[in-house]
Amino acid sequence: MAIDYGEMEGRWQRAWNDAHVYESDPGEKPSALVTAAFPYVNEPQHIGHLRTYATADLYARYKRLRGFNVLYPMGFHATGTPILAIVKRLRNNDQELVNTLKTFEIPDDEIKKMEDPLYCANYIMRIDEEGMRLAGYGIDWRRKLKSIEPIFSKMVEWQFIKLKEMGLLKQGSHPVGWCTNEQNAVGQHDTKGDADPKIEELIAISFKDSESDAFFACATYRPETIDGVTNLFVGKGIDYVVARSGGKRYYMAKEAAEILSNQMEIEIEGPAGAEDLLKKMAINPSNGDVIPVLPGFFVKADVGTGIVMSVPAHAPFDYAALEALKREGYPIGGIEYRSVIRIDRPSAAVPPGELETARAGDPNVSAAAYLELIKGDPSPGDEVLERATKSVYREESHWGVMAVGKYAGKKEAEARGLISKDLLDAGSAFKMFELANEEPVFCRCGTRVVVKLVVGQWFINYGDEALKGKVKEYMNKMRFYPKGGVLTYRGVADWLGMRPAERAQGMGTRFPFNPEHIIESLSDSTIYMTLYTYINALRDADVKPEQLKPEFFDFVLLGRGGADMVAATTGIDAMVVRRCRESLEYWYNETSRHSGSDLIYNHLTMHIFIHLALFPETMWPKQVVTNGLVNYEGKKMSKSLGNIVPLKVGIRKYGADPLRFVTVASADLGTDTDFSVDGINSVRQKNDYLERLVLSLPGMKSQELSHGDYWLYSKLNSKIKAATACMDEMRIKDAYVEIYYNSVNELRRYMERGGSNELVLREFLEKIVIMMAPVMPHVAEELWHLLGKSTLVVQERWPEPDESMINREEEAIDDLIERTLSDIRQGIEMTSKMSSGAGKRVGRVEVIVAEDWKLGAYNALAEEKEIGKAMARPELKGIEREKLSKFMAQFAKSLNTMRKLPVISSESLLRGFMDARQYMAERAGAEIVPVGEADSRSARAGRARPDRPAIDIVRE
RNA sequence: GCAGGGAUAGCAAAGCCUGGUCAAAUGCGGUAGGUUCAGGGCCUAUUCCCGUAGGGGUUCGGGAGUUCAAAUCUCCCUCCCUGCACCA
Repeated sequence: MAIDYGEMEGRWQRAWNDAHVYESDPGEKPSALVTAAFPYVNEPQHIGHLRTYATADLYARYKRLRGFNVLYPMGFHATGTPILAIVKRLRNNDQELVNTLKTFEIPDDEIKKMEDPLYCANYIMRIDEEGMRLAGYGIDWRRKLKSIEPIFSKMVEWQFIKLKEMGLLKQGSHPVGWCTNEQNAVGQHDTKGDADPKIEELIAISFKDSESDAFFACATYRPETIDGVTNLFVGKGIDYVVARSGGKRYYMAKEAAEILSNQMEIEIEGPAGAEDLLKKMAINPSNGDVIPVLPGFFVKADVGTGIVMSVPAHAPFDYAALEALKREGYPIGGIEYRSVIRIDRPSAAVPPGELETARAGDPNVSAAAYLELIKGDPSPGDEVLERATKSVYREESHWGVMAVGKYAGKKEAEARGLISKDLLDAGSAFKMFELANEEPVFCRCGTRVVVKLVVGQWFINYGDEALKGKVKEYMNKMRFYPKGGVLTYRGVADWLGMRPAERAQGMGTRFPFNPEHIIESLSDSTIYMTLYTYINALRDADVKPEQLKPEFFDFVLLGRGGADMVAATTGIDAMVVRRCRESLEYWYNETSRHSGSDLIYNHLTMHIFIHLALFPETMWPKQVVTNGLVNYEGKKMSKSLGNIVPLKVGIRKYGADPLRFVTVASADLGTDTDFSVDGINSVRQKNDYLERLVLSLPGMKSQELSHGDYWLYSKLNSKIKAATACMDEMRIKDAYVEIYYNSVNELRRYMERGGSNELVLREFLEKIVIMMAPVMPHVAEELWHLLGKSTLVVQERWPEPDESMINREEEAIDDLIERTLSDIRQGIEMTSKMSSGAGKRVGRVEVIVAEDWKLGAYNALAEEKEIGKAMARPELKGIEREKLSKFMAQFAKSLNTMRKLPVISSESLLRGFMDARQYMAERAGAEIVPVGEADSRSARAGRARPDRPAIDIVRE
């Protein structure tokens, strides 16, 4: 017989609903508000999502069992661009996406309808909610909210008004990937092949035309090489222009000027042919050198400015181009390659002799070697030069020291910043941005992505010193699980700076200070947990969104003003206003925030910042719990592997409880868990075993307690103690190894030993069933009722350990039985190979328990670590000296590793062995005869030790 | 590049903070046996090497050190993974 999870789980879910178990309202008990980061609805949930929500659910259920009034609410996130992206792909009939949706069992006609963003969001929300209900989360669904509903928007608007008042909103400029066709910022989600546009800052250095007021603008990543510049390069077939910017006139490629116009004010004055430029001379702003302008084969119109400053000593491309010109006989004047950086590093890094055999791409080779390498190749291809350039760059950035100029002796990496600053300060350079991706990046619409400098953009300033300091200090007081997370959060807090607060596209709340834009969707979800506490009150009273004026939130969230005043300005009933405030105060006391660990780097840390900025200390986050991912049979779940298991499918196939157990309780919180069918089956088998055991209880009798019964009691109570400690620290795996795996093993062991005391078993089962409830609530409920209970287990009390029943002695006796058993087995095996034993059957095995004085002697030795001192101990006074010293002598070698043994009388040890006789006999395949040392006539009796009875294998 | 995490037996994975009870939990896989066992499952034993009785030897990425004692502490090295911003 096996449990039918679908039927059983549905039955208990209905029972909980009927009893309104999870609908929580303020009351007398202490509160606990458990929230998990609400799911984003651009794709239905899979079993990976289950981990976060089931972990939060486990915590909520645990707190409830511990006597708290628990609220676990849920919402859905739909603001921002991802839903629009989905819709756009659906409209383009993107087959890959359609297939993905089909694996989530979405029918064709629904997929068609999902081309409407709102429909799409709502539809996925519905699937998610169904899945979450089937998973059996104890959610108060009355409080469900969506980030795209008007009440939510009103709260977010208030939040931003407050942030602005506090000076935490700042306007500034910021470079973004940009599609000139769609006139929109593009992130990773918006590009072909999901390429992440990598934006890098570089500077363009101005070399004055020796004969006019115009400048050659040369973009470079390595301004520190300026003293090594020998010439400039332009591209032969490229259209150049004279562009005016900031009152200066620059030569640059026409295409480059157009791209740059996204970053700065640029006005194109007129064309300037490459041929004309080639006749000019330029002046190096650093050292006044007058240098020629030459044609460079590698110069591109759309990279940088389309003009390159040539540093042949340090740039393989420049070197190769000059060498090529030399070969062609192009007049290049008396150019000398000038090295301005020397490599300075421990000699160990490159063993001598390797330079000759070095190949491009080998990171252990100095920059010079690359130039040598290229010299040997009259016309190296772009790929070789590219690799050489990278290696030189890496090598010199790491080990390079300036050899000449103002900063001679400084590390190159440092000099780069200083020289850059000098040039900028002197007006000899300007900053620009460029995409640093290896391959060009294209928008999904097909347009090449460029960098745009967005100006007047609003940011949330997480870099605000006062706030940052406050956050970092407070983080020390917060509880982070897994433990030790504080350091990570503090690091993130340090690193957070300006964060965009608005976006041109997407669903969501209008940005109050620029209604053309919407509030960026990470920023709009930092305080919504507060809304759960009173949203049902607003709905019950049918409050209209437009009534939710700032005064309402000022009062409810901050306690400013009064209910009557709010009622007067908003028209909301004062009773309702008061109820909202009271509800918030009640629930927002003790909170726990849950999510996947990926959100540490944004949402979780941001929510701490915003809470501290806006709210009084009583409302600050108390606890944050993060969990790792879920793998599928050892591999990452991904679309490309096609191994994503949709939540609803997983529940149907495996049962919600086994799935919950495997994903949340089978690995530590911070590490990835592995979903495997084997794991599921193992849990199901154990559940079936427990069910069978519960059903077999009525046939048993209650009788006098044996060693085994005391042992099981002891295990139960030490288990409760250990598991409670684990749960309090969110060591979920450790807790359930105790509560579940170990219990099943202990029960099996108890039964194998012939344990049959119904009272003892019943108590054991009742208590572990309660403790199982947080992770497998349905199974726990089922077993609870099979145990004859009529209450709901999810509303029971977590068991308290009965310390008096924890009996180290009984547990130690049991360990000794197991150890002795394995010794006996080994002994039988070994003796059967001995000539004296070969061929003869084992008749019986005498287990000889050491006399009591030996234990005293052993423990004395363990404490003193010295035979002489131990012998002198007063408690060993009455023992015959010779016997004592002989006994102690055998431990001479291992004195340091001896540890005190629990005090067990030889009498109770013997009783333990007597109780286990039959069990041991079955396992050993021989009769077991326990006997006291004094009563044994065996020659081996003297070998009996307190930590190890003597064994005599008697053959016949 | 910067920051963080990691390397444990055939594989996966605990232990490391708080050194000794660690030849090292647990699961998978392997091997042997059992179960009136179709298959699968389940149960038992075993799974670093040696060993004619509970013993010994060598192990926890590599190297050095601290200590009576190191998988666990310190230093160095090698290799691997994750994140790096306007994106939820």
